[in-house]
Amino acid sequence: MKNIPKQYSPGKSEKKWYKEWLDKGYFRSAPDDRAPYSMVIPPPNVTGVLHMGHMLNNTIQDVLVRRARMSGLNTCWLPGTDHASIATEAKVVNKLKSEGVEKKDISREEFLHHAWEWKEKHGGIILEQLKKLGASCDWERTRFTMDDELSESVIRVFVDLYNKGLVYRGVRMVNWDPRALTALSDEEVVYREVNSKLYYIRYQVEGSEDFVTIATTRPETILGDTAICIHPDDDRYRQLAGKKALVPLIDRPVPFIIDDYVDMEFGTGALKVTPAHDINDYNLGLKHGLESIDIFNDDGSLNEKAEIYIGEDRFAAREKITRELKDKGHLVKIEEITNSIGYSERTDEVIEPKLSLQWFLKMDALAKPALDVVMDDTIRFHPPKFKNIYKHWMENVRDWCISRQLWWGHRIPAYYTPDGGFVVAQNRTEALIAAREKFSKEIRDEDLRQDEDVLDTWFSSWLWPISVFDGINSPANPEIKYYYPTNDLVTAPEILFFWVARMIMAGLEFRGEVPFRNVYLHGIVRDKQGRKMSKSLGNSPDPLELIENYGADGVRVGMLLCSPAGNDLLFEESLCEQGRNFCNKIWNAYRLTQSWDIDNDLPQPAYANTAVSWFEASLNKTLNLLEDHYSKYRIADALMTTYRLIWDDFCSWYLEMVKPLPGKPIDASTYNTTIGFLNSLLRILHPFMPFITEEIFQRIKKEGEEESICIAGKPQPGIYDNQIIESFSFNRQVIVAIRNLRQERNISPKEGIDLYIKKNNNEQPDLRFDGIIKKLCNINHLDYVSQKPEGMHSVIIKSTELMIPLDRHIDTEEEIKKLEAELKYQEGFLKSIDKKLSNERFINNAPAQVVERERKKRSDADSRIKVIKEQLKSLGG
RNA sequence: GGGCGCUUAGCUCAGUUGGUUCAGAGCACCUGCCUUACAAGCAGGGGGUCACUAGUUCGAAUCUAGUAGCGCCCA
Repeated sequence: MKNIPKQYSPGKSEKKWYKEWLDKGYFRSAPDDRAPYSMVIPPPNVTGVLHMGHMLNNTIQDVLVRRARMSGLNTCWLPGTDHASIATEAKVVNKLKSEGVEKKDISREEFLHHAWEWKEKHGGIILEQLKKLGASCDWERTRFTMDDELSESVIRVFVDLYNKGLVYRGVRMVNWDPRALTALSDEEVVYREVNSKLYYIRYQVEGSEDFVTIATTRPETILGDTAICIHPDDDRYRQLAGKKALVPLIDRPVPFIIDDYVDMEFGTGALKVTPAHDINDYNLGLKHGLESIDIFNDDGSLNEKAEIYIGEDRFAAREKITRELKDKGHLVKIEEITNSIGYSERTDEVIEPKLSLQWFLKMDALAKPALDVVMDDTIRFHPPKFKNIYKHWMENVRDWCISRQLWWGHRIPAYYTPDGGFVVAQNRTEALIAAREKFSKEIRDEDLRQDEDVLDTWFSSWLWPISVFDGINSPANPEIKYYYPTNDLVTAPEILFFWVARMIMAGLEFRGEVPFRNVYLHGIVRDKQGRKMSKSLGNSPDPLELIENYGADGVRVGMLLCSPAGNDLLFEESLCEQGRNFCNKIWNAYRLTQSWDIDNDLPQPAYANTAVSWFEASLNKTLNLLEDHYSKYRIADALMTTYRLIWDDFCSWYLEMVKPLPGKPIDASTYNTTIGFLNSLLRILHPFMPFITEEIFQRIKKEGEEESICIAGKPQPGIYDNQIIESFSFNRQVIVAIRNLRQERNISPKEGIDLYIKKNNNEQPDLRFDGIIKKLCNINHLDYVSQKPEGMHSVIIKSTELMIPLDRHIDTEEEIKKLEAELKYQEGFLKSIDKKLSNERFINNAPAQVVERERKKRSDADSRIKVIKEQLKSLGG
């Protein structure tokens, strides 16, 4: 076997070929005359490590990119990372804390120095890991959202939007994360159903001995109450209008207000109103001109406005207040309820609604066109079901809170004068000019104080497809003109709004053009029980370990096999095993061809000629199917189609057909054609399994062929002979039937037998397949007969009788039973067709084609019944 | 609470405009094989009332309505 090992070992090939690809610069891209295919990576967190979701995400991207590259397009897959403001800052804060340094004790400059140090040390590990997977990114273009060019873009965009009146600063109720000490956007809050308690608390009506009971899930917030709200139609409380209630424990009087906002059915029908700590109460407060009393510090502890329990954490305060309310007779009862609580996506801390001065981006004007381009399919979502979800969000979008009380990120370019005015400008110099113009010529540089906050990370990511080509700073540069819009975006539905929607807005706003044409949305990688894979659950395999065990190609196949677009995928390691096994199958197909002795003088046998004609047709048919799958972004289907083409058609059938008998040589023509087929199959497979295909390609490629399969052309689908495909399909049934017969009758595959074929119903044999039948079924003599000879065992395919002589005992009764069952089925089938055909409305309404098909079915069934009956007769049944 | 979607073999899923002997694939399972490429393999096989009910139609896994269960998004 020319020393080719029995098993493919991926490790060496992967290292060798990836290095070769980089050295030769196959993944490099620069604008030229060819059509571009561009794609930007969804930038992972710079300090993150590779997890299964990245594996899936990047495998799909690599498949698309490699296929595009093989289609002759100038492909640019641009990699990079984002700075992940909250996550990274949290890591740096923790690291400093472990060294005994508190963030509040060091300056912004010092902190950022540490953060950059951290980024330099841990940043980009994830990109190195992607290389192990085979990702064919243009690595020289790697970008980071805080690179100079990209940062400049972010600031430029902020200034621009401010000047257009879309960015504004205002006091709003925001989602406050008391651990990260920052505001969050609505999208960064995750709601969960949790078991809570509903506390019934009675307030004394001022100047009386009456009490009114309210229900709340947050008793600690009574300290911030500024009203009690009751429904105008509620007879129970009507007499309270105009009076005041005393907040328990602190005896602060608050008015009763009347509003039909209150749900009379919920709790007691009386609602405590705390405008500073609940969005609905806030709106109610605005309507009724109520005071807002903010009782919390930024870290969630009570402040002096609360009057009592100052400095206690909000949850500790809840316990203590509950106890005191109980002791003083204010607590009526406690009920168990489930309600929905918002948590910070990043820190998992319970979100505190908080009134706060923040920067916002108006969304209405941006959302409208971004919705339109998706609804009219300028941008296509795969699968399209996400259009609905997108629509719903875009129609209900609210202004985007873009400021974060953090240091790691793009600092907001707003500069304040000592008396509280501000200007927004690209940099300090321009800010000074603007401030002098706007306020006073006397303003000096040192008078200006820049806003302390940074921008939401997504406020830089939303520019990614533009800023990586410097299209914001330099809108007419050749790169952005060539690569933008990008072709495809591959991401998870989780960030449809965070990122995809906003990129579309930014693209339209700053380039007047969509950022990409297609969005492929893949599912979340879950474990077999459907749980999301996570570090804390410990149910996620280590991707690099998987690659180590199964090879990158095997893991890629494993991921894709279970990943129909848009569905979550239940991952298990055995899928990688299947991928690895597939590698081995291909390897051994290659190995088989290398074991043959080639005889240049040998003419091509008839059976090989037929085999070649058939496989060529089959290959082309599959290539057409693959085009269809790819055009619909059905990547898993494309892989499975390829898998079956190689495993079933090529290995199980074609190679078995053409394989020379042991010790015999193969003719040169068949050999060369076979290698040609293998070559085509490798090219089809390359996007899925880049390494093994390169390894084998290098071994079989002819002189003058492309130097790497990466840049080799993909096989083009051609017209094909459908007749031979159908003929094969029939003859395959013949072969399977005979094999089955042998197995049932315990005839060893090694034992040569004779085969007689009786054609009925004017069927014509396709003699081209006789040689193949003989070869694959180990037939000594094959004869066509018009009468069934004596002592035969037979089986029927369509209306064709296959007979093999049997000198051993035939179980006549068993045979008759089988035939009768078959007869019964066929007669029932015939009856149903007859019913159809005798129905006038069917004949009149159904398309002629369908009616014709039914007639054909009828005549087939008819003749088959005849054959069965004859057989039964000959058996004496 | 509002919106969207799903339910097909033991598992994960295809099934395009309603029409082929249309009920399919991969995996898993069962049987027989270490047959000179591959036991990480070969050959063969058994599995489904297409969630349920009613309707439209000559004809329904496919269209409509309702019911049940599940999931997702938003508040």
